[in-house]
Formats: sequence, structure tokens, C-alpha cells
Amino acid sequence: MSTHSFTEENYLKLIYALANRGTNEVSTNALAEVTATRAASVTDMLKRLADKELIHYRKYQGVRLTDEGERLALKIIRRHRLWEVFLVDKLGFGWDQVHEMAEELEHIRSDELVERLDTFLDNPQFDPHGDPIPTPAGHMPDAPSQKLADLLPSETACLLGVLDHSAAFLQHLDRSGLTLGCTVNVSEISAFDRSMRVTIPPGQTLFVSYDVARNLLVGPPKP
Amino acid sequence: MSTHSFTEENYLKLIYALANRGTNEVSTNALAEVTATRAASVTDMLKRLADKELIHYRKYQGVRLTDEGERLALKIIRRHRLWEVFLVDKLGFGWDQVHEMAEELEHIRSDELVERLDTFLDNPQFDPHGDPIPTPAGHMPDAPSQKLADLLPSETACLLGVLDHSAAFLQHLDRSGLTLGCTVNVSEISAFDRSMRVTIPPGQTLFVSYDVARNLLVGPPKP
DNA sequence: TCTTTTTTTTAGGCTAATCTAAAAATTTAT
DNA sequence: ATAAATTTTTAGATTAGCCTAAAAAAAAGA
Ligand SMILES: [Mn+2]
Ligand SMILES: [Mn+2]
Ligand SMILES: [Mn+2]
Ligand SMILES: [Mn+2]
Repeated sequence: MSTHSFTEENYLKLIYALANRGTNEVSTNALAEVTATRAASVTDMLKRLADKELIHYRKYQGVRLTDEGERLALKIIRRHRLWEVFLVDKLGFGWDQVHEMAEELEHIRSDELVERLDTFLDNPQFDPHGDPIPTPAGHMPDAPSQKLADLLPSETACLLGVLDHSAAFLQHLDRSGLTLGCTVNVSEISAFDRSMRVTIPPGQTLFVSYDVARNLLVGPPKP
Repeated sequence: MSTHSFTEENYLKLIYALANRGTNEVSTNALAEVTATRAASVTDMLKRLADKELIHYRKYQGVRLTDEGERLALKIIRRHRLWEVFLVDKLGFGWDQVHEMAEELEHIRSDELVERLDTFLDNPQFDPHGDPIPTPAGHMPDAPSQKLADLLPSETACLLGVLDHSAAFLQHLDRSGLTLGCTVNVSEISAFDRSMRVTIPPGQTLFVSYDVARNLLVGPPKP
């Protein structure tokens, strides 16, 4: 029965993520960067993943997931995001604290565990950071793509997710009073530094820097 | 920061278990048996654990946990048993299904996770098999030691735990209608094969073989 | 085009955790 | 007490996953 190491599973997840942020072919150096290893180590691993037919690999040409590789990547991502929901909703962790734990929990090998967890959590569609949870069948739902920084003055939207997942950014949002699901109305945008003045319920006014606004994903306002 | 591999943690747990079922010195062969590896591999690992001062090891003389080794073993056992409670009480798994998953979950590295889990589960004192859960401070509570097979006719007791943790045994109990916490009254013991006739509420009569009775732990009946 | 720079791969090594086969120590039996 | 049987350790390999240094290929630039 094909079983995979933590390392292999992490590579697949990272190849998936890199392929969906930029060109579809993922480079050896890009992987060395995100795995915090050397390019030579990545080449080693790519050969092993290619042997297992989890990736398409041609020397010097970068790498692409096979159907089986993508299926596996989405399964790991599903587990990661469901465990994050558990940690935040059930155990009361902050959304800035859960990534490392989920990084380990995602490798627990039991499909039944994941499906029971999903039921226990009431089939959540998004993780605590607003990222969509892949379906058990291996389909990744669409994520919002509009950023707060894209809005014009007087427009209203709902905060749906973050692009920057760093604890520093998440804690900054906590201190600002910005939470996912909250309705924001843009009152003014500075022509100088693109910073925004926004209002959130109940009538509070906040200043949001461009650096923050371009890392916040938004969608249509709640009715 | 001292971190330990899954393998090391499993060895410590197994050394603890073996030391508390028999003589205090654990033999290389006994460990080879329970780890399903060869004696030579065990010797290798014992040297590594001794280097880290987690065990006392003298060639040919067997092995004993150091204070630090025991502290760590109890920490892993605590995690294992708390995760089992989670899987049974919250996710609805059967007590015969959870061991393998807990065997992986016990290695997730986060003290805060375990303590929050403990709180979420309402500080359980026993796991689904009736085994006591070590305290956060690293103390192993006493376990019941009397067996159902030790009782005499007309005696009444409360079922508290199992000695055999195999799925086959646990499923046999499920099919018999015997559950932990249930009150059993011994009505008759066969002089021939030591099998018992017992009654459980609400007035049901069961036949219990000696093989089952000597694997069931009991305590004083509930008032 | 033809260097120069950057990226990627190869070559060779290391460690943890396993193995088999053989040697050494201990225990049991005559 | 000595020989035989058992247990344990040593010796020498293997595999996954990593490393550095050097070679090779591809991309960029003059
Ligand atoms: Mn991971
Ligand atoms: Mn997330
Ligand atoms: Mn384990
Ligand atoms: Mn248990």
C-alpha cells in the first residue's frame, strides 16, 4: 500500500502552492527556498517523487504535479485546514498560533479520522485564515481574489481572508480590530501612500496601510 | 532545544511499559519483540538513548529509564491516552479503533495543545480502556489491579479496565454487552474451566470465560 | 554571437534507523 | 566445571534525506 513520508507530503503541498502562485512550472530554486534546503537536496527529492509518478520532471525544465500528485496534495491541504479549524474553534487557539501544529497534524494517516473531524466541525468551508477547504473528492473551491486595496472610496465589502499568513500580520489585524467576516466601508484613500480610512461596525473608523490592504481578501458585503 | 524522534519516544514508552510488567530491568530481546525489530537494532538505539541520558544502560545488563527518560515516557503516555479519549468521546470512534491513530498523534510536539485538549475533554482521569492518564506534572495514578477472575461467587464489582488491548478482545466485549463502568455480580464459577456466570444490569445473565475474566480489571461497585 | 551570470545537476559524504551474519558474553544443563 | 544453548553485541551494509563543492546547462547581456 503506497505510503508517503512527511517530507514527500510537504513537497507535494509546496509544489501545489507554488504552481498556483505564478507560472505552472515550479523551479528547483523556488522549492529550495520554501523547503529551506539546498537546490541539490531538492533535485534528489524530485527524482524520488518522479519515480513514484507524483510529479512530471524533466531535467532543467521544472516540475509539475501528476493527477495522483495533485490528488495527494489536496488531501494534505484538506487535513491541514480542517485541523486548523479544530484548533481555533474547539481548542480556542488564536489564528496566529495554529500553523505549526497543523503542519504536523496534516500527516496523521487516517481518512476516517479526517472525515469524522469534518463532521465534528460541521463541515466548514473555510479555514481560520479564510482559505477554502478542498472537498473529500479532491476539488479545491475557488478562493476570493479581490483585495481590500482594489476597492474605491464609498465601496463596501466583507473581509474574507488573508494573503500574508505570518503571525506578525495576523496579530496586527487582531490589534487593529479587523476580523474575518466583518464588513468594511472605504471612506477615503490617500493619493500619497494609498493608505485607507475605513469604517467597520459599529461605526468604528480605522486607518489601514497599503501593505495591510493588499494582503486582505474581500468579497461582496453580507446582506 | 532537546527534541526527540518518533522512534526514540516509542522506545521510551515501551521501556516504561515493560519495566512495569515484570522485572525492572528490560532486556534487549524483550524490546526487539515489542518494537518488531532485530536485537542488533535495539542495541544501536539503546546506545543512542544512553548518550542522551534517557536510560541507564550497561552492556548485557538490560536497561532502565533515567528520571528524565521516565518524565518523557509519561508525557507521551499522557498524550496517547488523551487523544484516545478525544477520538472516542468527540469523534465517536470505537475503543477498538483508536490505538493506531493515537500512536501517531502522541508525537505531535506541543505542550499547549495537550493541555488545551485536556481542558476540552473535561480533564478525564482514564482513557477509553480504563488506563489512568498521567498528570501534567508527570505522575502516573494507580491503576486497579484486581481482576474479574479474582472474584468469588456472590461478589459484586465495577468493570474498570482491560488488560488485553487487542481489537479482537475489545470487540468480543462489545458483542457480549460488557462495558466499562458496568456493575457485575458473580453468580457462579465453574470448577471445571473457571468460567463464570455473571449478571449485569438490568438483570441480564452472561457467561464469561476464564480467558476473558482474567483480562478484565474491576474495582469496588458504584453505590 | 559569444561571454558572463544564474540555475540546475552530479559527485561524493554524512547521520539516523534499520538489516544480516558473525563474534562475544551470559545463562543453563549435564 | 565444562559444554551447550541463549542472549547480546559488534561489524559491515542499506536507505532516506540532507549537505558542500564542482560540473554542466540555460539564460542574460554586451
Ligand atoms: Mn507538514
Ligand atoms: Mn490556514
Ligand atoms: Mn507512537
Ligand atoms: Mn488506551
